[in-house]
Amino acid sequence: MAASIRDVAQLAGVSVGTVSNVLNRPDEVAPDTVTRVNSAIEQLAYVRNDAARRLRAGVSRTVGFVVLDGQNPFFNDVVRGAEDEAFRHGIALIHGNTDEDVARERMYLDLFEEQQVRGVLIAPHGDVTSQLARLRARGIPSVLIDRFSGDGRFSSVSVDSLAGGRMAAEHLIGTGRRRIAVVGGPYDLRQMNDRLAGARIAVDDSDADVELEVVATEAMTVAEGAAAGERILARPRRERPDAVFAGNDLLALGLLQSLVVDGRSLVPDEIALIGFDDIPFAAAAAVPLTSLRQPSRVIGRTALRILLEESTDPEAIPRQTVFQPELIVRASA
Amino acid sequence: MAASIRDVAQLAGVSVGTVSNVLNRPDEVAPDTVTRVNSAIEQLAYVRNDAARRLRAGVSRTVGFVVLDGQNPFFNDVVRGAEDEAFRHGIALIHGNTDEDVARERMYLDLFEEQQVRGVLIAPHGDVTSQLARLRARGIPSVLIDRFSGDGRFSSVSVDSLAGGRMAAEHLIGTGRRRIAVVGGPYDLRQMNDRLAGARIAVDDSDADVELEVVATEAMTVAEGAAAGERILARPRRERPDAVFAGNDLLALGLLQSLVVDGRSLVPDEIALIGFDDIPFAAAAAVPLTSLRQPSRVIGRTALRILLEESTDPEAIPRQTVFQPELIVRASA
DNA sequence: GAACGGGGCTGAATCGATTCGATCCGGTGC
DNA sequence: GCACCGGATCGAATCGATTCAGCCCCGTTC
Repeated sequence: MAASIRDVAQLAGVSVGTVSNVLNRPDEVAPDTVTRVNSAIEQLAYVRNDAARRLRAGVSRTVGFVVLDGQNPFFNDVVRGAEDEAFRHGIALIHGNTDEDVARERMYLDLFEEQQVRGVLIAPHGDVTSQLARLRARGIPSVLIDRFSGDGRFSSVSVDSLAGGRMAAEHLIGTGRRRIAVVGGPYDLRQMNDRLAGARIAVDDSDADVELEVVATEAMTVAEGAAAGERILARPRRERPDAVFAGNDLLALGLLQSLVVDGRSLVPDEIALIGFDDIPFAAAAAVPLTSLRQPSRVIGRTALRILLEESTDPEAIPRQTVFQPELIVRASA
Repeated sequence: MAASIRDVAQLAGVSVGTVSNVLNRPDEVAPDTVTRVNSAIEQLAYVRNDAARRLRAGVSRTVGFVVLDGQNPFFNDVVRGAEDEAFRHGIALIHGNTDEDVARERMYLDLFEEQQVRGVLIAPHGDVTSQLARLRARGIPSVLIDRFSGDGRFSSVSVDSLAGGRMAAEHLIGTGRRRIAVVGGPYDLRQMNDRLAGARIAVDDSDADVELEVVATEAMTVAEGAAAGERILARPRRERPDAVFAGNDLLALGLLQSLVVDGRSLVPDEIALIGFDDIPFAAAAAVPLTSLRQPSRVIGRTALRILLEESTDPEAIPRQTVFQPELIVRASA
């Protein structure tokens, strides 16, 4: 059986309370006692039992992170950012993919509640405010990622999608494009909706005579992007847009893949293409992709920091943090 | 404060022992008592305290997963497979990225030990056998992913890289290629070494007169792949290989991106290109990538299953599970 | 009707770390 | 010489769930 704090105390010839103090407040213990205890710890290969610690002290060293789309490299990067920051605080991430499944999302939140995680980061799909409120009542704060809470009851970290949509469209218009297609969907995804709205604003604000059309997809995946590309390609040439704003880079990569005629890509000459997220593969695409970069790691890191603050200070006032996307111009537009 | 089992017992008019029985062995409790207790649980919104449970019963509901390269979609898929399986057992994954940093790897293992995870899945970088042995001494089993333990002391799940390397080279030779470059590295990565060795075997076994050269990279990334491509392109045309076997798909995507002259891809006509892993982006590349598919989700799922078995039966004999890769032929070779 | 069996339930002991009031002790001040 | 102080240490109480020996009660058996 593994050594417990009692064994350490016995070997070091002190009380368990003192061992605990060495572990948690070494500066309140006489230096040579510290040394003695530490060498006992070493000898016995003692490792703190986190369950007991948590039971008594109520502090947890895990944070839960629920992500809805594990396939998207963007979320991956957000997770990485959060994980790096967590690691610096000696905290581990419990990681849950929901695959956009609301039931699964709920089950993960239940699991986190049992585990008494320190807090929850969540990119929610369904409406989870009631569950989050319940967690908060138990002292478990949460931070929304890439989403707002309707009523501002929870902190959030996200990127200004409206601005991003506008920047994308402005760039396309500024480089002479006049028939813009926005590809994405479903539009009950808030982010997508905002990106479209932003593009609309840019078009409306422009002096030029710009048309904007919407090509709806059922999901934000490479396959859906390719399918949308096929549909565009099927049109007579003059009816095709001269620019496409894809709702995210996965869509854009799919589009890029399909917008090829006789082995030649239509991008960027006949059709400019711009994506969103700037995932690592965007730069590595056949035609390097112009995209709106989200500071994904920073988002994750920031969310985790806010979460830790709130878990320390339960009175903290929820705040909405919004980052600006950055236009990364490459070959595709 | 959140309700405890004592509160539930009081409200239901039974003892705490009975509540615990309802929770853990409902069939040993009279049906109407079960109902009464359950409604008390409902009323109080009682949630089990996992820390207390674990302290007393010693059972854990988390599994640790240490991955060395979170950027590679392949590992992502492995994680997903493991996570799906874990979820079915009501277990959550604690997820640690080491970024090929040995110190970080060690720290995660320490953290897992404190948390008394049920077991550890690990795609190790450094030599961790001593730490894993120590965990095992504490009753925490581990399963290696994509690696063997030198002495067969731990179970492992991996793909036959040697066979994969051979299949890749055989395919290239079979389609008439005679000057094959293997791109990858560093070669102290066991997997990469095996893939190269497999390719060598295929070349040696071939009746045709085939040359094989090694183009070394410092890492298995898109950027390194692109750099290797530049180097190949810099050669006079007749000295270029007519086929490239990339150590993984990230390298292959980088190569694909750089092997372009005058806006025309050399792939597949002048240079056939084959990758390894068959990540989701492989099919979506400019020239859809021929690759050796690893059953990544199955790997993750299998590893988790073995881990759970071993955590249940400490006497279980370690076993090495090896999957065969599958050649997926697309346009690039 | 006494002995027996067993289902259903009780409640105290337990897991291991933390916490905090109590205790000890050497030094200081008067 | 005595009271007092404060740093260092002690050790009992505690967190909440699980476990198990033991009790109660009712039906069965002979």
